[in-house]
Amino acid sequence: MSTLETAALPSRREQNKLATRQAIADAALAVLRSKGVGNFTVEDIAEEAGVSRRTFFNYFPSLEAALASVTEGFLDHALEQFRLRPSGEPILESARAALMALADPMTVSPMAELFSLTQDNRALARSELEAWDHCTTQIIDAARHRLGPDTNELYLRALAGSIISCGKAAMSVWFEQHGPDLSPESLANLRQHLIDAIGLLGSGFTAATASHATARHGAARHGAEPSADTQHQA
Amino acid sequence: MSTLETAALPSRREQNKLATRQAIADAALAVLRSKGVGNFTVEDIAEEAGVSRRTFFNYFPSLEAALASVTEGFLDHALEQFRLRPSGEPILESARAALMALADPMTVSPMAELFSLTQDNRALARSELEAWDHCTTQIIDAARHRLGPDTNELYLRALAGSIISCGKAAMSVWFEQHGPDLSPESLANLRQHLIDAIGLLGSGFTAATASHATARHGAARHGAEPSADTQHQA
DNA sequence: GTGCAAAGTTGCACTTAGTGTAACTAAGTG
DNA sequence: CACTTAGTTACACTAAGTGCAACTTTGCAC
Repeated sequence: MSTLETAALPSRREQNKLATRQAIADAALAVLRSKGVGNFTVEDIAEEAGVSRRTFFNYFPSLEAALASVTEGFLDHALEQFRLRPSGEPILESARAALMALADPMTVSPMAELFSLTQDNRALARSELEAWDHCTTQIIDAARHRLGPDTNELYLRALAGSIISCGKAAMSVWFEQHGPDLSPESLANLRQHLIDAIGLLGSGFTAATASHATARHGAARHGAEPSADTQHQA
Repeated sequence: MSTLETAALPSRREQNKLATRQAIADAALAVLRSKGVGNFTVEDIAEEAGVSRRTFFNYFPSLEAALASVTEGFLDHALEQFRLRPSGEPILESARAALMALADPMTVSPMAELFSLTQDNRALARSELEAWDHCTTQIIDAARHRLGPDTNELYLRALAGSIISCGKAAMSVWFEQHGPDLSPESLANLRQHLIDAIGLLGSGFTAATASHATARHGAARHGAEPSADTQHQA
């Protein structure tokens, strides 16, 4: 039981590190919740997590990074789904399927809270951006792995960036409409936004261009084809 | 000549402020150039610009922000072009035209230098992201203004985000291929990348999906249709 | 168990970021 | 010129982030 099966039981030390890391991230969210954005320091978080200030910095390079780990966990979940999709599947279909994982209550819950607590903050928004950007590069790697190492680089980057942009757009519109409401109806709406956004991407945002435009006037004019249960006008 | 014509002559004070701001931004780039990323402080920049440390912070909230102002100027240039496009034009065509402005030597030059100096840096990359994100919201506003105030919000955000992603993708691929080379050939290649990226977006990244795929095997497989003068394989 | 080495935590000292404030200087006005 | 207003600067202070050395825990050997 010593050096074998390393994957299954990550050896006490690994477990502890993971636990500490999680404790700090949780503490960060808890302190943010209780004191409000901008009204606390790293020291407050460290105290809440039961570690020293120095240890905090052993795990996260900054206060924002600790909070961004929430976003990272959220996005990693989708990424995992993406990697599990069959290789033959059209890539936008894989993206759509992966994004569906985000509409799970347990997954989206911390993210929704973070959204509601940091809504209009500067430094925090920066770290959020970093997390989404990191996810973009992960998608690029995953897509390159799937499509072959000599896939056109511009294609990979533009595609991955656009997918992430669509995910961000769907999340932000959803949050503006529903706030931190995690009811089944609300989540269904998030799901629909994600589907719609990827749909727009797949059809090339065919607003007034003839190619894919449907006969429906409204859809052709706005370039969007919101589903029936999507409320119009944000 | 006192209170009238405010737009033409921004009154000595305004001029001075603008000059100071520019001096600080220039100094930031100069110090970055000479000392290398991470090896200098705000004090160094202030000294180079001939102002006090405190004055630096009166103009920029952080060291990164001063450098990001380079990126902002770069993107503002494209934004301006975008706003000048005729309202009736398909929006992706406007985007394409606006992005063309970026391939101008004078415009891209500071940006290319910044790219080469900050290539693999953490904090700087964050501020870069912020600048691109800010540009995204500007595009959203501009697009909403053009398409009408009741345009589907998801459509606006997904579209703007994707356009920016394509611009970023083209810039990064171009820079990786050419480095800070601003020769006409290099710039032509940047232009072509921008066109290709927007083309991909307009065609919905039709990789293996049947809808838009051309008969050409390579293009269909890679999902990209790189133009003749675009070198393949990044 | 005991002993030992590697990994992790902490306290301490230090540099730098960023901000509030009040004194000072230059620009605009009559 | 006197007077107001905007901008600059010095100073002091809090908090971020890092290097280092002492200390504690864990993993592994016997």
